[in-house]
Amino acid sequence: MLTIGQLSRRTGVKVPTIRWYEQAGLIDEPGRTEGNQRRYGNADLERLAFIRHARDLGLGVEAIRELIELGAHPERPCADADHIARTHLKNVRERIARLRKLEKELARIAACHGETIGECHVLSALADHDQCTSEH
Amino acid sequence: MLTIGQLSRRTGVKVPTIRWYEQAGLIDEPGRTEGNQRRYGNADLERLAFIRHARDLGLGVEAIRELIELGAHPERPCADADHIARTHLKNVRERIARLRKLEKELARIAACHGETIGECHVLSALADHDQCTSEH
DNA sequence: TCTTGAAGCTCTAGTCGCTAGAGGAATTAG
DNA sequence: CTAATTCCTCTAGCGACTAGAGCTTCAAGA
Repeated sequence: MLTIGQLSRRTGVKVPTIRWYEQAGLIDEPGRTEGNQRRYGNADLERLAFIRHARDLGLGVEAIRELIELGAHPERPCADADHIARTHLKNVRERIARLRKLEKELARIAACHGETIGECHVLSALADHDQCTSEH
Repeated sequence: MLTIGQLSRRTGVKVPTIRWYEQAGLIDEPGRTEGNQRRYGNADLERLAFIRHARDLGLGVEAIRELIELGAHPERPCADADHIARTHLKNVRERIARLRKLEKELARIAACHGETIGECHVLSALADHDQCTSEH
């Protein structure tokens, strides 16, 4: 049996975050001691490691909730879980594409040759979208 | 003189967001009609366009506040504004690097060949960090 | 001049995924 | 038995808006 602090250390999820996951319904309410403290078992450890990993991969809480729900029904088609992962992959790729454009624009902007703000290229570039080389 | 709705249409910033910017101190409190409605001038239009553009480029409100503050003091060294832009560029590059790793990992995970959840690769990959090919 | 409907106003609360702090109770090592 | 540490609940805050309730003002047409 693990205390919440031990669970925290083993999974790398902070204590208040574990309690937050509980109240968000991502992990089951654990048993308690006589003194009302939470005690966790191995199933909780695994569940939390799963959540942690999925969060690290950038999945939202809602997506994780669905995956947990799916995991509880092994007879459902695999395509459902696959779909969630793929949707997320698509999101990530879109975010990368957007950030690449920003990177270009910023790299162009962040190279001022003036001396004082009055002649600063950065501010005028930010003021005037027309100076941009692509849409964003 | 523009109403808040006209200003919104011209800049692409939603009406409640304009009001929020005002209360966050990013734009000055505009004049009002007798009936207490906001009326904006060209300076407001330009300021808002500046904010919109900087937000589109992903700059945070705090950074924008600093840039506005800088813009009000044309004698200050240009390096200050340049620094803000460069710092942000660094952030963007780090985010891109992180997302690239996620993309790889997700692409590997999101390719299940099972039929039902029971044999689904996606869920087990998410449960087990050791299956990952790199840190994240 | 009157009416109508769009657009304006303020205020509060909600979003997401936590994080921080207050104030107190339980546990554990020495 | 004491002292240090960990635990408990509860509330509030972050960033950058967004949504809604309930009301007032404005502008155009009849």
